[in-house]
Amino acid sequence: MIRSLRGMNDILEEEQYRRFNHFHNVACHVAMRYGFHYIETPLLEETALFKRSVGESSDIVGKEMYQFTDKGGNDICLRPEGTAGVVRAFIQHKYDKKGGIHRFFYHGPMFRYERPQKGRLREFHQFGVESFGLASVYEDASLIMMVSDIFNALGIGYTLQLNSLGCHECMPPYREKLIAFIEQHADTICGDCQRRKATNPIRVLDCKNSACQAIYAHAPKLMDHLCTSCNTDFTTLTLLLDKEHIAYTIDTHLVRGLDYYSKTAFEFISNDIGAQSAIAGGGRYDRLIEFLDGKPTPAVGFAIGVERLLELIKLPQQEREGYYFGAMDHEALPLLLQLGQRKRRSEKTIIEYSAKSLKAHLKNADRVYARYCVVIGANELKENTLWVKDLVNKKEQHIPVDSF
RNA sequence: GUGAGAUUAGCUCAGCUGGUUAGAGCACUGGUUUGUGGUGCCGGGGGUCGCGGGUUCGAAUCCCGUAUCUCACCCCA
Repeated sequence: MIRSLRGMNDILEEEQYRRFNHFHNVACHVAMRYGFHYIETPLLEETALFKRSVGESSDIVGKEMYQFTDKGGNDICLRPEGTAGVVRAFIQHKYDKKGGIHRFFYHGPMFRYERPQKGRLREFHQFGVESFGLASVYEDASLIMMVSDIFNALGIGYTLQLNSLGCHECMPPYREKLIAFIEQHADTICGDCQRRKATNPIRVLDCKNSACQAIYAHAPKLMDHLCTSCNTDFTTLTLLLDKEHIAYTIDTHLVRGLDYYSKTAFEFISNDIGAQSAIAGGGRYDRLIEFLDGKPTPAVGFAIGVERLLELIKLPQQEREGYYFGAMDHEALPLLLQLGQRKRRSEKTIIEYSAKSLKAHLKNADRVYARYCVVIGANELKENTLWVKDLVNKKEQHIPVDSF
């Protein structure tokens, strides 16, 4: 038997589809209310795009991309995240030169060659937004409110963590200080952290090793080294969220895994879905557009991990819906299909194509969770009526075929 | 890439220290004497026990390998 690839799932159960659909409806709706437009970019892009945006030091680019050479000899890969493609499209279509504000949202599959576990698949879905042209921290705040709106509408609980990663003014000096600190403790930190020191020193702060955490509690904090502009923005952000009564905790150890983030970084966490607890993450990336040869443009965005969210969504209870049509005599079948077909134009209708007993039809109607069971038997055929039973209030009646 | 646990009917699982026709519940399907479901009764179909080797007179059961799933690390949404 041929199976789907590891970490790649089919969506075929009604329940799963309803969750997916419900999430998309809510998320797209909220995004449009915030003035965002839908954008769709290809699943395949040049590998260089991700190397330059996500960053070669990241695990995503380093070891998780589905990368291959196509028949034309091009080095391409399946997108591991959504931002790079949107930024590429933004620049390619010269929106950077047009100036002004441009806001986009997208959703679709992403691909990362990882070991699957709860809330982590090789083909997974993200919903994300990207906002270009606004340097104001008000936009950062708006995006956080937007995520909050989406989660509230879905009935999902979360905690919000905030941090500032600084900008190209204040980050580099801080990084030097941190490296110096790490070197002082080089003999006591874990092997992973030894490695991180060289590749991405900020990441050590995120280490889950408790011995390391005890050491990093005394590490220099970026929050204390922010430049005036970053500091003011971060304070403003917290005030704006306070006014909206959005609770947050400041986590000075929160870092983003992708190289392009600066200043505001945030992560929405759920405690109910296992170790992969980040259900949304985002932040500002003011320098990315110029890294990809665009005209310097401030930008901020976020992405939501759809699969991680789906099991948290509380769906409204499903109610009986539509019609079930059945006949008790073979001769009634053509009429049955004709009437059922007419009903299909306005209602969900299931038609049984073989004659069965009334009991069997009621059983079928119940199984397909229909609201009404319509049956044509010998009596109905003679009187030119339909027997209709409401499966909820159990009332039944005969309706003339002409007025049905 | 690392570690742990799992894999027996469509689903959830049982199967004792290897022993002969591999079970249950649910689901499916048929019937239930004259036309009433979700909640009665009786019957039926369905499994090369993940796959490949090995040990043995004999393997679902023991050993090795491999694939997949689950959870965790790593990483990230």
